[in-house]
Amino acid sequence: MPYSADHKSRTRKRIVEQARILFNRHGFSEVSIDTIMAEAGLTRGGFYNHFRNKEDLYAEAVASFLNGRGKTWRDEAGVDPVNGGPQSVKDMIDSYLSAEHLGDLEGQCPMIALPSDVARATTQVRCAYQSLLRAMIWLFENNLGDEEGKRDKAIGLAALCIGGMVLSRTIDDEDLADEIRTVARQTALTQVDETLS
Amino acid sequence: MPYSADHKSRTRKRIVEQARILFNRHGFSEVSIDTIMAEAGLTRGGFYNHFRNKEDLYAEAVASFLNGRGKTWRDEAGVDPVNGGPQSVKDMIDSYLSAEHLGDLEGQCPMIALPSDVARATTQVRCAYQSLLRAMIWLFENNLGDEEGKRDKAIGLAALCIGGMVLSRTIDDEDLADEIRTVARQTALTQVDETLS
DNA sequence: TGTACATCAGTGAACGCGCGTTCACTGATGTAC
DNA sequence: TGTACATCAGTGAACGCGCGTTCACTGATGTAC
Repeated sequence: MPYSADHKSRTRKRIVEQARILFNRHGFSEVSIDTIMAEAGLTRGGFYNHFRNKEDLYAEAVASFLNGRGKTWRDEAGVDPVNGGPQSVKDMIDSYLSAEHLGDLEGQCPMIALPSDVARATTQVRCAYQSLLRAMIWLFENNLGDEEGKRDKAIGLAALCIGGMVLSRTIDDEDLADEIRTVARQTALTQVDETLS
Repeated sequence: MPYSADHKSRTRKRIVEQARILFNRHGFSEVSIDTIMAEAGLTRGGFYNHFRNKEDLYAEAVASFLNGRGKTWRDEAGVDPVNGGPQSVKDMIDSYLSAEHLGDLEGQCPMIALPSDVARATTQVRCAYQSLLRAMIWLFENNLGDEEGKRDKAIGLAALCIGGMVLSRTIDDEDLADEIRTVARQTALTQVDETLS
């Protein structure tokens, strides 16, 4: 067996990571396999040793967010006696709707960076996107106490947070973008507070 | 002067209309000038008699929504003694978050169909998108009575409605998509009601 | 410990294709007489 | 009223380019002896 046991899987991870960054910034069509491989320190031909085609990599790249920054959010806000509860949801909302997150075009949540891109991609890619959304809803739902209607509240919060960020990311006027992001954040935080009372 | 006075402008409108439909369904990169011109009953060469380049047409196509279905919403919900007020906002939300609107891939609001596409386009295109958003916020804001905070409520409603639709449009699971759309609609309608009391 | 070998991750030239854009030309039509 | 003409919307071949994918080859490395 040439090369160490995990050599290939490490290379593969490097490709997925660079793909996630490039797709996030430029969108699916605007990024070439050449560029991704070059960023990963490889040449184009090797791509097909790792992936069946470009769409397969796209799906993996979207899904990989859950192992990066997404994992941090999930871990910090996990449903446990120490970290769980509405306060962790509020922290997460605060972070998700922050100026830093909006400006981090390479590292931000793909739900913000790629919605209409993904909507026209393969089932595989859309399922990857869906898993991110389910994770967010799950996180909200399981930290909003026991009252009825918490799932609806979780879904409403997700739509508000992602919608606010998508709009802020898309428009050109920075002041309006900031206003939308800030209002969405404040509205979401207030809604979580209402859950408590 | 060969051809009638409005011959060229009618041709141009036909191109913009077909472009709006095709971009909405397939996204910017996936639609070729050839296809658009063919759908308009023309050949590719004539394109540059009407537009400087593909991005210019994109901006016009996005903006043109305000003269089509968007205009209907604006007219119906205009701020006047007959049609205005919270009820017209509720009608509009009901329509915006309907299954029909979600399924109408060619005719739906470009804010839902094209967010991440537009986010990476030229300033011109982003401004066109922005004008749609401003129109929606304006419509909400001016129909929510006189109380303070109505602008924030309008922005929150816009983020919720567009966010809910973008997510429903993107994911693969139809049941979850329906749940998100329905919850977003109910949440938005309730928020308008709270404005009244 | 040292060497020959087999494996397979990685290389880079090549293929076919479609795209945005240009440009010399055509021909339908309104106008001048 | 009829005809010649000028205009310019529309045509379609051509250009240059970059892309996704394929494939015969290379060479670094773990293993067998």
